[in-house]
Amino acid sequence: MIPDAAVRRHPMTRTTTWNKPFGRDGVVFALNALSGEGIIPADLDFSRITVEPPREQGHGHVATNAAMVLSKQAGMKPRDLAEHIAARLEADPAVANVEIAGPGFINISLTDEVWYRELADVLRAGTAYGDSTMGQGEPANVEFVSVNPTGPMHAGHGRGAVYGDTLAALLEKAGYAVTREYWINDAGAQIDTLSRSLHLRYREALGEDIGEIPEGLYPGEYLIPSAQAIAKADGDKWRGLEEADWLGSFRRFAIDDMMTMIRNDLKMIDIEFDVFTAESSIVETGKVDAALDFLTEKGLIYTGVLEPPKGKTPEDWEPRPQTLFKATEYGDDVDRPLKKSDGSWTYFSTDIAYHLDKYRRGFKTMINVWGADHGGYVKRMNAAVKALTDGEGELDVKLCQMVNLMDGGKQLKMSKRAGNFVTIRDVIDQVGKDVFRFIMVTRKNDAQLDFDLQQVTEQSKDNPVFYVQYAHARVHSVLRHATEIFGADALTPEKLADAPMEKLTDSAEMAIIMQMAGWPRLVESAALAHEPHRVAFFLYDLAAAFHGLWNMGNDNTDLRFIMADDPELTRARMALIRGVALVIASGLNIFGVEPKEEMR
RNA sequence: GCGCCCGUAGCUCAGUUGGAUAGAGCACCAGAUUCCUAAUCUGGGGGUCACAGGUUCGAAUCCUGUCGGGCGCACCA
Repeated sequence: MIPDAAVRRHPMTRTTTWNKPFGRDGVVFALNALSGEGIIPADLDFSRITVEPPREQGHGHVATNAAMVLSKQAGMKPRDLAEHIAARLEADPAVANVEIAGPGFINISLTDEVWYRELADVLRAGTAYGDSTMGQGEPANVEFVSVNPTGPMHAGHGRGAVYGDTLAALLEKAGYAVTREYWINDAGAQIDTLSRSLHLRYREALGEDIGEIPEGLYPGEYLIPSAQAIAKADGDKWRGLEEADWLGSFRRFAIDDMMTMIRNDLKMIDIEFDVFTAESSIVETGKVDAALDFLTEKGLIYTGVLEPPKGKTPEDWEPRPQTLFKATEYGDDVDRPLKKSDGSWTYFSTDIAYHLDKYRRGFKTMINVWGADHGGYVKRMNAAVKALTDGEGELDVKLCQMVNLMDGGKQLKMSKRAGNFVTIRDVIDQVGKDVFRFIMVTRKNDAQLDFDLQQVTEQSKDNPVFYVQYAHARVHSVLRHATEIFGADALTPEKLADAPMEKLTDSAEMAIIMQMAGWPRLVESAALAHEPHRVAFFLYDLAAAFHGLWNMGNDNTDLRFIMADDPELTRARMALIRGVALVIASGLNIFGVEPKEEMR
């Protein structure tokens, strides 16, 4: 890896610009030195410079494209510029070796000390390792789940729920001030249907024979407990009345009970919200009128007639004048209606008001997690946010694809109509919270996800949850074992952070330190991209590296973690694997998955 | 017909937001292994990154078009 001579040439006591192995500081420092000497111009644009681990081993620990990116600005050939930068970098005590390669890449190898120091940092930081200040405390709003309160959550909803909650946690780790928000659609016609369904169940609870549930009402049995509760509390006081006299009350009953049910479902997977915003409250406080007045003042609302969609004209299509928002001015394909034919607001209108409300509450960064079937709605919402915030607000709509629920390779058919859909509760009861949460973020949000109830509970390599948790548990098993031999005092967190890391000389050991050192970088890039699945892959890879190291001890007893006759070496190795466990725990914390210390 | 998402090894998917020779897990093939610290391990084959152009030092990644798959398409939420 790195020759010993290099280590001795740059003792750790010397100051260095490489505070973090994968930081840009060292390269920027070298560039500033060059401009100070007049070799390159002073005010170059460094923004496109990257300092990152190269894909290929043998290209050093970190590579920078600085010479290629700056060559035009500096008026030098990439390779010539690279020579200058390389010479500067070689003077950095943290740098062991510099090479110029290809069109002008600068490949840098850092001294072992840099990596040892990073491992010590991991041990001192604990699971806070990887915490970033990138977000600078900026408020970010993550709106997710937002299931209509018309029934229990089914398994598919769970994906958006976990995705949103995990993304929120990831953003928190990256330094944003995150608000988790639930939008309750309690103002639409669906709720009337729910209310009527509940009333029917109520009559049933009073002893009436209601027969089949009529078409158009919700047939699910989840309304029965609510109905019975009303019957018990109020007797038959709602029975003989006109619909107008009970509809509103039953709406409230129904929404309250459904939301309680949904909250309980979410609690099963440890999801809690900071804010619930009800559509009805937005309407009743006049925010819809206010938002649309605002758009009217900007000249973005007019009355017009839309073209029918080509190729697929609805049968009852009739051209009629509508109140429209000029969505086309902000990138949408057509202007969008704000009022229904009966004069009431469309869902889009209340959503406009809602997003203006969010923005005025201080959220420039807004993330909405929706089901993929709402994809057709994204453009208009983006257009609305742009119009409402003069381009200041940033809305990112993340669409979650379907979950393909399976059992032993066989697909489970779900039909909401037939009432036999699998609820989130059923699945959690079967596989547990941790498995559910982890698996739900093992795929990109916009890719379909297979969820096999049998496979995810297997205790084997095929099961990523097990594989990662097992690595963590295995570390703790070894630590327990080592404690029996050397005593707890020898292995305190402080002792491990001060362990003689220089005893870690095997290339596999060094490689795993470097892998851990990539964690802060990964947190930032995953947060920036709003892609928590990257965390899952990182953890899987780290676990694999650790299991690999373990297995090396099978063939070569010198590489076992516990060396009973060498307390110092053992201490260094305990530091190493403790570091692995901490990084894994740090990642699992984002997922809301418990890092187990024993698998039993 | 239009819009959005997707197309990477036989299968399921990664790919550090434009970097160097495109990776992993299953499956397949060939070896090792009944020991130890805990749920086997090591190696190998396998690719025109759907296709065709373009942008530049450099493209799986960005732009355009074609083909194929999913979702959506006035007033539902």
